[in-house]
Amino acid sequence: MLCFHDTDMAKKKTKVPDLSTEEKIKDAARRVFMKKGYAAARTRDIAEEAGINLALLNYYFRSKEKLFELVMVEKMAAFFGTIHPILNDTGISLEAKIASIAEKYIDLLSQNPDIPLFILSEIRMNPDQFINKLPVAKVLDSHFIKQVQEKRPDLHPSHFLINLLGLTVFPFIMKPVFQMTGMLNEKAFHDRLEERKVLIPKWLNAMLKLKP
Amino acid sequence: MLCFHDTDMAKKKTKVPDLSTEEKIKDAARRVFMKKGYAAARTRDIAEEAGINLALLNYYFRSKEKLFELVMVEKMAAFFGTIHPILNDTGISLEAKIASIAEKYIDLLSQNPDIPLFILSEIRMNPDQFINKLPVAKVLDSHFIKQVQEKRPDLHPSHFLINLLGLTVFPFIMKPVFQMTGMLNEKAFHDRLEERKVLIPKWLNAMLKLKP
DNA sequence: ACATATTTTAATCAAATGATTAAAATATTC
DNA sequence: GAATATTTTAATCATTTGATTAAAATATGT
Repeated sequence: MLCFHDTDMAKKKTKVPDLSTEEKIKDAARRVFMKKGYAAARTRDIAEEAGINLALLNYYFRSKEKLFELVMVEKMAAFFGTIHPILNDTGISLEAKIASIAEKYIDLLSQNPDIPLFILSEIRMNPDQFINKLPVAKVLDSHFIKQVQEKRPDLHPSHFLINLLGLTVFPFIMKPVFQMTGMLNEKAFHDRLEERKVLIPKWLNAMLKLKP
Repeated sequence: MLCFHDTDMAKKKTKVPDLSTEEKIKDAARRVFMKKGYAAARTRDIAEEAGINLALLNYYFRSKEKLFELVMVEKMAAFFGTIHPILNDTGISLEAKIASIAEKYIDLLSQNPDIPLFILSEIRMNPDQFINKLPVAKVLDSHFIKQVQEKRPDLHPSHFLINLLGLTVFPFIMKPVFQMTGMLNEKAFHDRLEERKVLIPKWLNAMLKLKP
């Protein structure tokens, strides 16, 4: 008889689930969903990529949507989770926050360059699914915002948040264009990114100083 | 007997094609494709949105893919066509180019806020389809790049192109997040955009001056 | 080794979806 | 107004696709 196992009752018995089927499917799902997006990804693609039968996918994860949510939650945690604690760290200066975000974010996205386009375009195409799932409330009144307001009360603080994220994330948004046109090859791209870890903090601080 | 009309042999006879069926379908296709992306858009959605029969869509445009290409070419022309002539205008200063792009691009994208995410995520999900269709070759050795190189030979000129586009386009990339979280409502968003038309040129020039 | 639980498979279903066909409706020309 | 061309429709196909079922294979506990 069929029996769907819960993630709750995990790993009883002596058997080690040795990066087994469940994780193989999740891995495959990560790759296929990230490459094609939810709509274009077929469960058969994922099954084949994982080297397993199609029924197994539904046995372990009930549905395409459930499996997708797992991947999406993971990616969103990486995307938003990286900046959140830094923005709210009351122990460091504004300059330190900026430098830290630029460096951490570039490192994270270098490993997973299409996280931003993946998340943002899924949100755009299906906004309803993400209501109450975006942890951006804490960003509005973050310590970062307070520090910016103190330094530049004449401008809306969101400008500087957008600028910091834009300068950091936008290269990855444009990466497909760079790659396809040969405008920047892989090595050149990463060289620019390393340069930007140092440059972005300088640029941001210059913007913060620049009085009207 | 069926007879597919070519766009070539357009408008013979006295009949004015008065924004008729063909354009109604194209309009609907623009809306549906832009909202859902290629994979999630169903031809039935488009037909319904256009208020016509499904068969009519295939009668006029042969296939979903052909219809999509039409829309995509249009959007890409808007997205890339706006910057291209400005970047290559040998008659104006670097500062003027920057100001012009910031203003024109913000105006264009204000009208069509999800062009960037639409185009860039379709490219990412299906790069093959866009090979040789990205007119970015002319950007590499544009007049803009030459002007930047002259002013800042110490840094790779692509940095400043990315910065200009990033500061301008990134707010639109993040718009779905802003809207859903109430971080910036529609009015606040547009207020910030108007401010950025003035601010971005100042910021860019500050970056160009900032020596290491 | 036996009984039981878990994992995997092959076969199949039902719905969705892109596309086609043949005929009806409408316009255009002479 | 008949003849011809164009536009539109309803019905239907063939494939794709997410999901299920029942049975086989494998592991696990005693």
